[in-house]
Amino acid sequence: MTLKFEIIAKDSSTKARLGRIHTPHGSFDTPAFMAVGTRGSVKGLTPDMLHQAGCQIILGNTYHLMLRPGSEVVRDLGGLQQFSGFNGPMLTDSGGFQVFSLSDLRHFDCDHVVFKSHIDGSAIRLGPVESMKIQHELGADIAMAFDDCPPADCPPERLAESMDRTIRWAGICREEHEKLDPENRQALFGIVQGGTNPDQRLRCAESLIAMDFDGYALGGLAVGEGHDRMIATIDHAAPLLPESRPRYLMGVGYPVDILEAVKRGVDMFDCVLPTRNGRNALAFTSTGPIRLRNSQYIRDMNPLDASCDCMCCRQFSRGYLRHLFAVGEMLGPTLISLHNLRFFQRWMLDIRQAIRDNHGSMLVAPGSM
RNA sequence: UCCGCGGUAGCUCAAUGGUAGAGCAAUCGGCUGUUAACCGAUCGGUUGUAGGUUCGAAUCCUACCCGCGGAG
Repeated sequence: MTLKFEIIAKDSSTKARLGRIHTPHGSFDTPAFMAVGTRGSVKGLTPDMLHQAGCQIILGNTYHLMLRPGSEVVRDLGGLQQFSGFNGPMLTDSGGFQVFSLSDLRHFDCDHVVFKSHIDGSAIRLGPVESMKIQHELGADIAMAFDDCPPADCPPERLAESMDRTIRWAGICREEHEKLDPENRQALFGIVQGGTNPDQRLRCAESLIAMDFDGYALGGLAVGEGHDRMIATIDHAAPLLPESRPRYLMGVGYPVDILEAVKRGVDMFDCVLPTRNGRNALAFTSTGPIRLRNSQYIRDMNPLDASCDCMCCRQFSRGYLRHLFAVGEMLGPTLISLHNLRFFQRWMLDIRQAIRDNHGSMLVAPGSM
């Protein structure tokens, strides 16, 4: 076992737990928020900035990196950490979500998905075997099983079919991972699907637990089902997963979503929200979102968030930040991405402190978001 | 002074006799395992001015105003 999950404290009034995960490239605290570095880069930010923001672990993506530069190139350049210059734990997503989100012109072919590359239109054939090989070459600390992510409100028959596929693929991933990685340097997480259907979630969770993964993810949420149904699904599904293994809610989310999931026993999160919204001029702050394009900030000399300790808030006025977006200067997206990541990491610090203090139920998401 | 070209949204320009449009700018909104420094909405016009021809004119005619180029 190359990944060690240490539970340090539990909150008595919720299911929240405080922990630490140890990997070959270092450790990170849980509950954890992972910045998304799809193509081997968290857009606009250097590894130094990521460390400044408090990011302990970041993501890469199988699909994007297999297209460019190719997993063999990443391997030959020393693996994802050395390639990207991020000195810390990393996780690669399996490409399952891209199959879902790039769903135009795709079809299933035995245990593969065939779809068109968004770059040159060429046919891409991806399945659990390929995903495991690619993720092994990328060499992140944690690899994810290749899953089939059904859309929100998937009809019952199609959902059941999708679950069969996810479960079967998880088994193939488990076997391939063992074969490819005899020294077991990478951890492998399984992904529980099932939409908002409790029976399917249960069936998928039980099947994957029997395969003994290093951690378990909840996938297929925040895909349009709505906040309440998402929380209800987490409420049901998270406790199905083994206490001793990390639980990862994929693709989530807003600070309030993270809080509600932590209270239900989730340990890891990732989301593009801080970086994508940061590039698009939306800053998360302790008093609510600030849309920096808005004209009301033209002459605003206040810092973005007086309670924030990031470089952006210590040195620049809202008026200047607005100016950067108004004229399209690349520093704008960089600074707000940095700020938003710092905001999310400070939120995770607050969450972890509350669990340590056994005050988990008292937490309120900052800025009502 | 003459000749030519032009004047349409804040800017750059479409529309050649038949419902004046686009891009950018401006204003606002959206973004949840990144096809996204992206996407969407809104705002925006007495078509240089004044006449005329026509059922109908940004479009054709006349005069004038302004700009650019050329000639002298």
